[in-house]
Amino acid sequence: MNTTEQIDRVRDDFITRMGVIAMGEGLPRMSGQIFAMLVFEGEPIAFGALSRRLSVSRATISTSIRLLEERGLIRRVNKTGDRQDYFQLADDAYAAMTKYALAGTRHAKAEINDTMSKLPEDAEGVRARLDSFAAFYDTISEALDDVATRVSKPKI
Amino acid sequence: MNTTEQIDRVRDDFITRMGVIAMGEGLPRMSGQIFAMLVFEGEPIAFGALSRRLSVSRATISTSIRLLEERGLIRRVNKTGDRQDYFQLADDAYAAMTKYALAGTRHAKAEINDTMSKLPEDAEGVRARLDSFAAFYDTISEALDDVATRVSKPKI
DNA sequence: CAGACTGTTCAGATAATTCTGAATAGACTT
DNA sequence: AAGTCTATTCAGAATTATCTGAACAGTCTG
Repeated sequence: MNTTEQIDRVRDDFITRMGVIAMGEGLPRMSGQIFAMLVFEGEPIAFGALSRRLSVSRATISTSIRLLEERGLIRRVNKTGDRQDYFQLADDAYAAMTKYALAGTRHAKAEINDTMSKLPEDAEGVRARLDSFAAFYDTISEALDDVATRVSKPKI
Repeated sequence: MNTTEQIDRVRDDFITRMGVIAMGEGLPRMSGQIFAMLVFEGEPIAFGALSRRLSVSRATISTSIRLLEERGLIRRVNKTGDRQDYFQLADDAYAAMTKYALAGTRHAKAEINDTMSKLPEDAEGVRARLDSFAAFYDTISEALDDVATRVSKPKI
């Protein structure tokens, strides 16, 4: 077995695993696999190549790509002399990932706060419990915010 | 409108919202709603009451409960003189929640490391990229670990 | 301009998850 | 022991998410 074959095997395995992990994080499998492919390859990959190498229709690639773009995880680039779109990881993909999670926890906290604001004055017990719950999301949010800055590439 | 009615309304709204948030976090809606109910009420709630107030079959309660128990988010308690099982939030529910997320990020990191270990020596570019990816999960894991300890109730 | 190629959209197919009702087993009461 | 109440399990139903193929619109080439 030569080195290229070995790498191919490892890559396919990696893609499979990342698809599963993506599912665990509430992302569709295919988006996770595309992301994995881009991490692995490093250089821009063509739309058609994604469809071919992940054995999935162009329609699926299109919608999966859109999700990843919306979350700021990947970037669409052009190659002169080629009509196809190419994709690569966004520069700050990991920061974007973190920020998305952060948005989620902040939203949760906001929902809890909103609920609290609707409580009558005398519902002290409930208020205290919701407050603890909100504080939890706040702690998580703080931590994620910290991660986001640590992970961000310093702007030149 | 009296206070009790108002609280009922707020509670139902809270439960609905938390169901949606739970879904966003990869938890089934019903588990999120049960969790929300327990947060809101504070005191132990009976199995039958959950089924009734969430308008869902006992079978669904049973399986949702199991998931929440497995994750250490809730606790089953007995009330003398009542055959039903009662449920309340686990003492360290939020810490358990965090630890579950932590297990996920550590698992992801382990998968990446495992992939790296299979790479041939000369695949330097890939290795470097996977290393960054792993480092990201490591940063998140650290942050979650920190949150877990901060959120844990100090043992007496 | 005609033909080839590209990415997007969307209705419908497929697959996966979630919920239910019925069957079961255990525990308590009388 | 018979009857009641309980929670669990599981096959199938219902719902939801995901994927596909076809139709489309845009862009380039000859």
